[in-house]
This record gives sequence, C-alpha cells and structure tokens, in this order.
Amino acid sequence: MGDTSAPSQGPKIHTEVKDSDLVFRRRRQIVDAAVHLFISKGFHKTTTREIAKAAGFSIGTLYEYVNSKEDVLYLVCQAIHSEMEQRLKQRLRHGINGARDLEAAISVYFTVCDQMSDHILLIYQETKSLPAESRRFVLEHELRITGVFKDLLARGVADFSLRPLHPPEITLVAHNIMVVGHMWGFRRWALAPSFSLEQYIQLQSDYLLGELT
Amino acid sequence: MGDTSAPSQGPKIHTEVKDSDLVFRRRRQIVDAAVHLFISKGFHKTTTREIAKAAGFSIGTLYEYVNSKEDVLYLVCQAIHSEMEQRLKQRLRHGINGARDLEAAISVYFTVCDQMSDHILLIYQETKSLPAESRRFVLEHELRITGVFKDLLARGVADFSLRPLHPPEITLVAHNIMVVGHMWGFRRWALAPSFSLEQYIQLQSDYLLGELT
DNA sequence: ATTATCTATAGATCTATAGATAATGC
DNA sequence: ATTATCTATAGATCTATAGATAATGC
Repeated sequence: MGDTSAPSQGPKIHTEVKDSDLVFRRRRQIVDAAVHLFISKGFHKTTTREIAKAAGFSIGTLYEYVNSKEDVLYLVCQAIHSEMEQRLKQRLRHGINGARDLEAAISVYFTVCDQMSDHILLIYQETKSLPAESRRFVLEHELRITGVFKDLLARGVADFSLRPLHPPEITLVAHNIMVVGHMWGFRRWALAPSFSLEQYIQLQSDYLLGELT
Repeated sequence: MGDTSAPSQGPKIHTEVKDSDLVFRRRRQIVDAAVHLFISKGFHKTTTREIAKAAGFSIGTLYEYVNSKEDVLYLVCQAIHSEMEQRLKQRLRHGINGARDLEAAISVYFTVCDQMSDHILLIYQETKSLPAESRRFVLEHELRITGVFKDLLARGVADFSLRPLHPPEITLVAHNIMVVGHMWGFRRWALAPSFSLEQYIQLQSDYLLGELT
C-alpha cells in the first residue's frame, strides 16, 4: 500500500496519541506490515506481536494507535479499497463517448485487479472478521467503486453509444464488471494456463459489452 | 448437509475407529455441526469443543475421527462441493439441443447457488485455511463442477445450437457461469433490492448466452 | 510536564492427548 | 479383549494492558 489517501469518513478508530501526523504515519506503517502478513498467513494466524514487529515498534506501541486487532484489519481493508479506487479514478478519461470510456475503464480496472489480486482476495476472505459497523463501511466502499461503472454505463446510455438500459440492468452490469475483474484474481490458477491478462481483458470486454450495443 | 455422498477420493483422513460405517455416520455428524458453526462464527473462531458438543459427543471422541481441526474443515468443504455437484447433476437433462440444456443447467445451478449461498461463501473464505494438499483437492472439485458447463458448451457447439467456440473460450464462459452464480451468493446484499432470483437468472442467462448464438 | 514508547505479564483461551471408563461380543 | 467414548489437563499461545522508561519542549 504506497500512499494511503485520507480515509474519507467511516468509523473513527481511537488513539492515545495526540500528534495526528504521527498517528497517520504510524498507521501507515501498521497497514503496510499487516497487509503482507494477512495475505500470507491470514488474519487469525497473524499475531499482534508480529504486526508490531514488522511495523518496527513494540506491541505496546501498536495498542496506542488501535484498540484491537480488528481495528488493524479495518485499516487494512480501507487502505486496499482506497488504493483501488484511486488507481482506477486516476486513469479514467472523459472522451467523446461513454461506450469507449467504459471499455477503457474496464481495461484499467482489470489491470488494477491483476496487480492487487492478493489484496482483493484478502477482502473476500476477511471482511467477515470485521465488527458489524466497520464491515458495513467496507461494503459501502465496494459499492462506491461499483458506482464508477454505473456512472459510465449511464453516460453511455445518455449519449446513445450504448443501447437503452433500465437502472436495474445498469446495476447488474456494473456488478458483473466488478466480479469478472475479481475473478481474474481469485481464479487465476484456473485461467492463467489459457489466457494472458491482455487476452482476458479483450475477451471479457467483448462478452460484457457485446450485449450493450 | 443432508446426505454426504462418498467423497470420491482425495486425501484420506486417519481415524482410530475400525467400524467404517460408524466413521461415516460420525463424520456426517461432525460435518453437519461444523458447517453451521463455521458459517456463523467462521472457522478460526469456532472451537473444537463447540464442534464436538454440537455433534453430540465429547472432544476426545471428535479426535478419534479426525486428526486436526483442519481435517474438519476439509470434510466440510468436501461435503459442500459434493452436495452442489449432486444437486446440479441430478437435475441436468439431455434434451434435443445443447443450447437449451445449457440454459436449463444455468437455471438449476443458480437456484442451487441461491440455496447454498452461505456454504459457497464459506468456501471462498476458508479454503485458504486448508493444508496445501487438501486445498488442492477442494480446488479440483471446483473444476469438476466447472467441467459440467464446459461439457454442455462443447455439446452446444457440436450440435450447432451455439456458435463455434475455441477451447479457451469454452473455459472462460464456463468459469463466468460459475462465478456469476456465486455472485448471487456473495453480493446478494447489493443485488436483492433490484432483483428476485428469477429475474436474476433470466437477465444473467441473457447476458451469458446472448453472445453465444 | 507531557507525550510516546517499551517491557513484562495477567488473564483467558484452545488444540490435542493420555489415561480412565463404559459398552460390546466372544 | 476389544472397541468406542469420556474426563481431565499439559502445553502452548495470544490479546490487551499496567506501569516503567525515555525523549521532547517549556
């Protein structure tokens, strides 16, 4: 997780430390350490001691910046979604027609999914381990990303580069795009023997968009 | 998990008990108990004591039938896949043309996904907690189910009810069907406000098959 | 003085097993 | 005698915190 942009809103996590810039930096250390540990060992098999050690400070210090191990998981999930959203939005373009922009966005998104497949898998696996409130917020973040595709679809419909679609259809297609992107992550073991990422993007784009024109 | 059919093959789990029919019955008790606990609390937060108690015997007895908690998870994953495979295959029909049979199979499969969505989610979440060897076997079982759709697609191509498809395309579409079925399970919170299961099946079938004729 | 960090540990589990007991069939 | 089951617990953790120490700025 390079740069963790400001976590929009969501449940605030209590800290004993006053210096908010220090809190920000230390939490980034915590997230960077925990992401890798959670990906390789899973949330439950990672100990708070390991997280503290990998972050470069002691277990006592860790607990000055979070109240519980679940807080660390929440920070990690937030950071992953923020990173995905940022990488995606950064490379969106607003060209002449919605259909083309959508196709380009799918390509960008699938590339991000490829790069972050371990992180996506982690969210699938561990969202359930979050306390109810933070889980809700993580799922909302997922919907916010889905909203990017909804918007592009709506724009394509509006400028007639896509055929007319009812709102529920737009929802469905947006979710399909999301899940087919994730699928490259969690089924790569089955898909990679047959496809390169580029081929996967090409073929899935054709299937996803073929019905929409 | 009603009836757990014979677990085809895969890593055998050691037991101290000689009576193989008893082993079969006790393991079914273990699976039935563990499935529900794992679904509601997750694998790691469920204790072996709870599993034993819910199964109706003591912790000592549990360990006569498995060697480890991971063995229980393996039994559970196996049982879920067997059940899915069985429910799906049971209702497959072999009609006049492949395209129709495929459409019917998708409908059956999505209905099974609806009924077993908690179980599917469990597999997504906990496969990673399995030891390497049993994980491999669980993933193979997943491929075996995907193979059902590959076969139907190949048959549709052969009898010209579907357009010609390269083998990699058949693989891709089969995986898409699988994942779009699962998606109803793990995204129902986002989809159910817009669709009933029947509408979901109808629309997704159209999208999945529209490109294939 | 205040803030941040560390060390040491309380307190609470949890898995897996050893050894005792009950049930079954010769 | 053999097989299945149970009780009791060894042994190993792990989270979270209390209280001590070091660093910073008045």
